[in-house]
Amino acid sequence: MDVSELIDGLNDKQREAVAAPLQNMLVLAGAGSGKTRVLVHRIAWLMQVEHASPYSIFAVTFTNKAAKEMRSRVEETIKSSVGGMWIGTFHGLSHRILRAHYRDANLPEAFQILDTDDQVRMIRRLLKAMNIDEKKWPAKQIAWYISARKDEGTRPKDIQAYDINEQLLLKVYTAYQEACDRAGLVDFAEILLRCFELLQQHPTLLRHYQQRFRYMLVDEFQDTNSIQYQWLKLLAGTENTMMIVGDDDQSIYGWRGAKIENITRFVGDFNAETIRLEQNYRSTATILKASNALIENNAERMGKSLWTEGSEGEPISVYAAFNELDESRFVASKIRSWLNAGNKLDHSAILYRNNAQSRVLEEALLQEGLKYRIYGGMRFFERQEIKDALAYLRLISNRQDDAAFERVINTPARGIGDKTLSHIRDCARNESMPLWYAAKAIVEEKHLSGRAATAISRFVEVVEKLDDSITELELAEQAQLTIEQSGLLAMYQAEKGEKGRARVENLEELISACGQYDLPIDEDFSSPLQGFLAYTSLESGEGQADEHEDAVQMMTLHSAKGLEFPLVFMVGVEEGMFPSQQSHEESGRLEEERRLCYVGMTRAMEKLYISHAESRRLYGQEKHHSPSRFLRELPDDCVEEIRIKTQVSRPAASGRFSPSVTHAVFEDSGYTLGQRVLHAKFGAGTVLNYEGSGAQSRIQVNFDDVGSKWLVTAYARLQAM
DNA sequence: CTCTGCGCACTTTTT
DNA sequence: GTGCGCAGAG
Repeated sequence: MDVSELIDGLNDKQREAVAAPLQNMLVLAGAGSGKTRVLVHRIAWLMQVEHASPYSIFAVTFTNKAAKEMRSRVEETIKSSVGGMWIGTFHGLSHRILRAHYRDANLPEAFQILDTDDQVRMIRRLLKAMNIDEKKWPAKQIAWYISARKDEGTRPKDIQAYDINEQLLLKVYTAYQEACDRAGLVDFAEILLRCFELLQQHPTLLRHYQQRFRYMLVDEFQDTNSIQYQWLKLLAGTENTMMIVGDDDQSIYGWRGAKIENITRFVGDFNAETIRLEQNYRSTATILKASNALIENNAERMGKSLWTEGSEGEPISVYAAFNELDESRFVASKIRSWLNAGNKLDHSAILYRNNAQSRVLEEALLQEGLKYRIYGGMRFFERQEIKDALAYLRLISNRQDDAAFERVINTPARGIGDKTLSHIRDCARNESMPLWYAAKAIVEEKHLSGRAATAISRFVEVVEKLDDSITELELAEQAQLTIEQSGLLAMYQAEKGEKGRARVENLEELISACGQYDLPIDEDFSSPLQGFLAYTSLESGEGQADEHEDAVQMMTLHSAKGLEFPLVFMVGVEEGMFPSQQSHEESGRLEEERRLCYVGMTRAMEKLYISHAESRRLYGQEKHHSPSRFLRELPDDCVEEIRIKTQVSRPAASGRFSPSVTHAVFEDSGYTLGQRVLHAKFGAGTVLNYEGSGAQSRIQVNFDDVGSKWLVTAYARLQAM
């Protein structure tokens, strides 16, 4: 391939980054400025011009999706397979190193990954055993604390607990870590920390990796936390060069430990050159202008302003909805017209602040007959029935896995209750042995009632039998046999309703996922099962669903990062929702919310709608919110308020209401309403009341088609009749 | 031991 | 409005 092909078609700044000399570099890349393109071309450049071997390239991302995209785009560009190149997520690459050196890392060969849910359950069990009141110390909060400590590289021994609260947290942290170590389990934060310590404590190993990975590239650097930063720094050593790409304005994960400061810290620590990519290839000039204006309200910025050569485009439409139903119908009707105008649903997206908001939207889309796809929420491998099946497989692959044992010892119900279980737990704690072996010991010592003993023996037998018969089989057959023999299938088949059926289907899908799984040849797994189990923990199972159907894309603002759509709706842009209630309280959070708004707006390529509702049912309660402050921060000339235009079915003579007006139809066309429409709605309703006359008229309308129970009342100021 | 009903709490999320 | 943990009855 000709070198010029690598830089042709790039703008000056992009070219500067791609063809930069071998040195540490920060590419400050604004939204839609072609950062992935730069990373991909840089890798190709390193190979073509600097004659870098694929083995010497190490590229890190945050999500599997980003890693996958980078890999395929590199292959497309260099027109061959990425070979020995390491492209993956922080967790994926760390995990790979841990597998390869599990002994040095003090882990059993069959160590498994504990996800957030498992982690909380584990802590809950410990709290019970330690007699700690869960009301006062929610397991979730403690899990949060532990992860936060690990994210900053802090072990229990590094903590000085001054007050009783800290002391208690420390005690649980210590106990939790011991339990994990005994069971051969690592949580997500542990993967990174363990890998970091492994390299730090084994200089030969570290040197090996340092000498191999001469060229490091990191995406979305604004999202790195402390341990990730230290890990990169360690691997880079003094010889290697690193290119990081990031955007401080798109840092939206501060709440889970991401440090924007890492960008500036990198520039200092690594003596890096900075290149700014500010030309945007995605959005209209109007959308960019508004986004720039918004983000300028943040004080802590490195400074950057996006520009485009593209056209001005349409103004941003702001819609004041009466309530969330009205808002949803508005969105659905706009998408309907967009579809009817010959566009693809795929190219439209609805973005919201939290997942609970998707429900009403779904209903409106359904009513409008529009297909949709929701991203996020419960992922495939996190579903209850899937985790049950996986727990059996984990226990088969590692008898020490206490978390898996606890999960399935009595699933399906086989008569092993609390009493028997606490007996097993006591025995395990006293002898410091895994629950599995404690259970076996108890049965042999005959300390148990006949019924419980038989139940445990049956359970032990099922697992051991599966382990014996399984190893020869294909992975999918292993899974199938496990699901059947464990009794899980029967249990979920017996479950009535739509739910039960869906669960059985999911179990079947798990079997087919096993069939499709390819064991990576260059990673160190002792068996396909072990590889598959790691895969289910590290890849949450996104992409199982049918991505090919044309559908409206629905997701939270957080999960929209990195994506783009011609048509974007941001809904629920109200004080208390967005920015969220909680962000008012903590300092710095408001700026993060504003960055989130910036991220949302810059997803839009052609047209952006922003809506807010006057009134909204939240957690079963009616709430009234004012429009978000972010709306006021948008320049007037970029925004158009959508005015509901009204028709009255029997208009009063001479532009006035009269008692003879009994019915009003609100549509998307017709007359203009006053400059500030407080309440508006589509559909028809009965006029209850009116006041004033002519342009100052107000009508009160009841809409009874909304729900059987409550009537919606709309006030509208009519300008012309 | 297991099932049913009540009370509580509830951002954002990838790994 | 929903899901989950816990308490009391079967």
